[in-house]
Amino acid sequence: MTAHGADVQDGDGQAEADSRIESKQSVEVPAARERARAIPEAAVARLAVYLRALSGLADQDVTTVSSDELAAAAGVNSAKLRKDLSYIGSYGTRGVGYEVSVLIGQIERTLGLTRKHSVAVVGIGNLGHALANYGGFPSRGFPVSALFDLDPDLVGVPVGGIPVSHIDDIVEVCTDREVTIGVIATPAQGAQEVCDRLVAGGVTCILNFAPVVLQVPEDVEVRKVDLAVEMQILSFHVARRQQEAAAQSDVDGADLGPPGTGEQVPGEVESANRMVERL
Amino acid sequence: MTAHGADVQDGDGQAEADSRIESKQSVEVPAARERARAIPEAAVARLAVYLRALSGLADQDVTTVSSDELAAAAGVNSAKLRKDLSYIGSYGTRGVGYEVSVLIGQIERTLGLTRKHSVAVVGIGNLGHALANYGGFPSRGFPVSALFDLDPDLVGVPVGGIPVSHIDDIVEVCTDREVTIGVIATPAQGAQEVCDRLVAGGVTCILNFAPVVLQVPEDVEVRKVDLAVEMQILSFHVARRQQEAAAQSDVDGADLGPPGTGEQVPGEVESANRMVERL
DNA sequence: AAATGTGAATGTATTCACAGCT
DNA sequence: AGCTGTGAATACATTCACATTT
Repeated sequence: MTAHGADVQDGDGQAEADSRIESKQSVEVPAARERARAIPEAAVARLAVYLRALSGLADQDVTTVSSDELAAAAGVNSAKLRKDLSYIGSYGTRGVGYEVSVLIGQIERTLGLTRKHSVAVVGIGNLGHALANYGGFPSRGFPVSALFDLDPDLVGVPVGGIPVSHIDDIVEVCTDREVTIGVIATPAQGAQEVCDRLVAGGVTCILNFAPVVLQVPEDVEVRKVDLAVEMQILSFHVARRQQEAAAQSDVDGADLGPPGTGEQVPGEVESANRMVERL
Repeated sequence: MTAHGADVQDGDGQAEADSRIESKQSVEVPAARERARAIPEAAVARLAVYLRALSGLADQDVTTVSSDELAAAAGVNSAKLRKDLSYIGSYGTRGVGYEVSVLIGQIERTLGLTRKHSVAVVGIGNLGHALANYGGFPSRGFPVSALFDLDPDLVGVPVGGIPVSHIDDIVEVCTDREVTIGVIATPAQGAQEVCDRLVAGGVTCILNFAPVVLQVPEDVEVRKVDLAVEMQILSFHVARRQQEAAAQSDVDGADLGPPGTGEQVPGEVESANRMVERL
């Protein structure tokens, strides 16, 4: 990630909790429609990006697209794009390209977007509000169906149309509303406890904004978005660039003013870094 | 990715915009203190995670830690941790472990956290508010020194102590306040324009929450955090798990009720997915 | 005895480059 | 002629396993 990734993550990227799946041991399964496992994690992340690019094209009534065009729109190179698409099947036409609508359908199928995934957001602070009001969630496929906080003043208050429940009711409410994805937007302290309750409530996928490493059973998928980490990665790149610039001016001319780019005043030094606050 | 990346970005992860750095061509540089380049992107992301774990230990007045302990706290295995740390130097003591304060100092140095990085947030919607109020930013090293929006009703209003400026003034204000990191929290449409202005204002690192692939000069580092992508990756894992469960129950007994875990009501199908709204 | 630091081995991801289809 | 789909080649990342140091 870079991109990470910031992912985020993780990406590097972002996805740290790399749940290595056991199974596969005995029966060597009939492999009926068993291609899902074959898709590399990194490719899955990009499929989502391609999907967005394709939706944009569909909106402009583009019906056909080549790997070069789509790759440009998604910000990757075309070989990678073609390989990624090859993991989900062969839906292109040689000499022509891909039909936009077909590709959209196939990626949606692969990503499991042909069913709804109820989302619960825990921690209705600044970020929780932002998430609860996020138009992109419910617009297609990810209806926010529960909100939780521990503040009694918040409980019962509707945010983005959904009344906030108390975190003591996580298990019950999540089971009830068949929540599959939990979003943790609490401060660090509460996060593990919240996570445990979500899992107890049947949630198998968690998006974690809290700056903690969550402990979960191996059948639960966690993705982490960590602002502090993202900022620090960027900081590293600033520092690297400065070193480069310095090294470079060492090499050529040692004394002459530096040419245009890269100038940066050092600024005062300060130690210790703890970005463990709440969002 | 988680990270992530990534991944983050990519993230995995998060880190998509993987700017491959040229240079290295001619002089075979004296390599004075040129170890910065050697650190793999994935390791950089984890250093930030170790740093947080170490800060936690320091708060508990732990002075020494072994790779096993620190690895557990950071959620990675100890071999990986040791290799990551080896990229920044040898600061451990065989038979003993690492001194917490030394490691914190060295990681901070490596990540460039010994100087301040002024941050500008563009787009003061729900997310922008959350970011502007984020205690973790200014607490150490990342002072938010500028906010921007295009809404005239917002301009001049202080958010988290900083008055909002108009996006027309990005170049001027960023140059003036020596902003090094720009955070884009605008809707998709405005993002590229905003990005261009940030770059013109001397910003070399960008954290992008808008669902677009930004075009930037190669000396600008972009990390992307994409909610929609994260959700869709989780959706993929839900789908995969279901397939697994289905395949598994095919294998053993075909007709018997499934054992405890993994039950999930299919829910109705719906097509098309476009999560391009604003946060 | 305990734990680091690191070459070598393995595993994963990206890129190349071209055969094969339309 | 153009563009996909994919093996083979390369690059990158993780893990192993052990010599080395305290």
